[in-house]
Parts: sequence; structure tokens; C-alpha cells
Amino acid sequence: MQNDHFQPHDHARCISTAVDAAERFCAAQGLRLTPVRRRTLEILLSEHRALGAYDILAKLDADGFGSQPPVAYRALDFLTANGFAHKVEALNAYVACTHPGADHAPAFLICRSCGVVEEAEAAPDKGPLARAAREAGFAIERAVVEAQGTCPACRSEHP
Amino acid sequence: MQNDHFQPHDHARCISTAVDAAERFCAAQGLRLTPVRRRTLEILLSEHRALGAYDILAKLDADGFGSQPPVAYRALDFLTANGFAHKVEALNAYVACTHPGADHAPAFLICRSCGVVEEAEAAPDKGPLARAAREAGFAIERAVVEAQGTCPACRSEHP
DNA sequence: CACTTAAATGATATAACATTACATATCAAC
DNA sequence: GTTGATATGTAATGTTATATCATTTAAGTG
Ligand SMILES: [Zn+2]
Ligand SMILES: [Zn+2]
Ligand SMILES: [Zn+2]
Ligand SMILES: [Zn+2]
Repeated sequence: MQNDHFQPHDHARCISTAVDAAERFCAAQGLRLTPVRRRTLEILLSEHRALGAYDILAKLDADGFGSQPPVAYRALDFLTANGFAHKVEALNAYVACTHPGADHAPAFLICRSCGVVEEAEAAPDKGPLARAAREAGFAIERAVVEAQGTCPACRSEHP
Repeated sequence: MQNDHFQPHDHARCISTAVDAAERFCAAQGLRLTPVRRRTLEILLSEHRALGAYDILAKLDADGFGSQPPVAYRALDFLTANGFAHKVEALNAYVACTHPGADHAPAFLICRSCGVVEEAEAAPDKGPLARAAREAGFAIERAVVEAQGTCPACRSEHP
């Protein structure tokens, strides 16, 4: 794993890297990183935890954007459709992507103690699930891979 | 894979096997497979698709059980806690277990065309995710592994 | 059997997550 | 500047899930 956000790290760099990548990608693809979309990405990037759509909506509202659910859901749809954020299905919540750039298949390690969500590569063509799919003749299009447990930082606090 | 519920099969046997296994397990463990719990399991077993809690609730209501959400959620809690059913996080819906018996880590193949959900073994200690977890010192307690795509039966219909 | 206690159910209310629909505004191209 | 496409504002509604408290049922105990 290139990064490990369970440990203390230069988080300002996490934010600037991701925002820069989003800006460059949007410029290159003719996508519009509008103020509400950009602010939503910044909100997600502010921590490595998954945030609910209504948590995000409350912050957007406080910042002078709209106060109705579609404001948050539209921004999240844009960010997830373009790979800048992901939905964590097990939490019904959203997290900024930490593997910005190309299209990819995310997997998550979710600490149930501190809430930090670490993104890894799912490698959808490998592993036991891919084998079961091949045996059944099933064509995988998208995979949700989310492990819940405890991160090293939390376990060292409660030994 | 022992079974493959994407293909035609003796489904009455699926049902009787699973209900029998649940009855034996409850008898052995001193658990109470009450009428509403048993009926909920039968409803889930009636098809190999995931059903929403409110779909189940409507059927329970029609059968003379209660009509309020906790009726369905309590029965589903019992069934999932004891391994007779699983929640499919990507669908916010529930499916009967087809690997009855011991405690196990399920993975799912979900056909987005016909809705059939096939259960496989997740093998939580293998695969790329387990490797990433070991590298990060993360202790996995539960894994959500859900692949969405198309099953062989549906693909042969739309070639 | 009567008593106690834990588990399960009934019922009400509310919280949390998400979408539809339609009006208005902004932007890019012509 | 007009046009058409994209984005936003806003109201209403739909869907999924939980909290709380009263009541009933079942199991264990003397
Ligand atoms: Zn960081
Ligand atoms: Zn990502
Ligand atoms: Zn069957
Ligand atoms: Zn199972």
C-alpha cells in the first residue's frame, strides 16, 4: 500500500493532491468542477472517514449552498461518476478517493473504532470471488469490497 | 461452487434443506424459530433474489403477522445473526443463506438483469484485500464482498 | 403450581437515506 | 443575442431503519 491513513501523516498534502488531480482531470475532460462540487470534494477530503449525504449537506448549507438533499446528492453523483469519491455501501456514506487519476476498482478497510476508511485496490480479476464467478460463468461489472475491523492505531490503544 | 442458482434447479429442495437446517440448528442451540421468524425465512427462500425489508413486511402483514417495520427487522436480525440469511449491502436487501450450517463469510454474485443472488465463500484470509490488510496491520472482522454483473442465463438471452 | 425473569411481540413515533418533479439560472456555441 | 444543454434551487415524496415503551409469552425455580 502506497499510503496508510491510519497513521499520522501530512494530510494537507492529501487534500491538495486530490483537489489538484480533480482540477486537472476536469480541465482535460471538459468537465465542470463547479463551486458546490469542489466544496463537496473538499468536505470529503477533510477527513479519511466516510460522511453521510446529510452531514455533507449541512456543511454545504452552512457555506451558503442550497439546503435540500439534491444539492448534496448531485454533487456526490458527479464526484463518484468521475472517480473523485466513492460510496461505501456498508455505511451508506461517502469518502474521497485516495487513488486519484485513472478509473479503478476500489476496496476499503473500515475501522469500526475510529471510522477511518483506507482505500486499496480490489483487483477484480484475482481472488476467490473472481474464481467463483468464472466457474459460474458470471461476468463481473462492478465489485463492492469492504472489510470492517480495527486499524493498528486503535488496537494499540486498547491492547 | 456446489450449486448454481442461475440455472433451473430443484428449488423445492433449496427450501426444505434450508428450513430443515435452521430447525436443527435452533433446536441444538436453544434458539427459538418462532412463527414470524420461520415465515420470514420461508419468504426469503421463496426466490433467490434479495428482498427489501418492506417487501417482506408486506408479506408478513398479509399472513396475519404485524404490519410495522420492527416486525420485519427483528425477524431479519434474528436470521442474519444466526447465519440463516444475509444482508446484501449494495441493495439494502436481504437474501436467504444457501450455505446453511456453520458460521461463514459470504460473498455474492448479483445479476443486475434477473436479480438472482448467488452465494459463494469469501475466503477472507486470501486475496488482494487480505494482503493489503496484513500490510497495514488491519484486523478484518467482517467483509462485504458483492459482485454485480450478468449471469450466464441472462447473457445467453441477450447475445 | 405460583413466582420470577428473560425473551419476544405489539404499537407509536421518528430518524436516516434517497429520489422525483418542476422552475430558474448559468454557460457555451452559433 | 438567441438557442440549447447543463447545472442549480426548491418542494414534495419515497424508501430504509431505529428508538422507545407497554404487553405478552416462554422458561426456569422453589
Ligand atoms: Zn490524509
Ligand atoms: Zn478511489
Ligand atoms: Zn433454488
Ligand atoms: Zn450464507
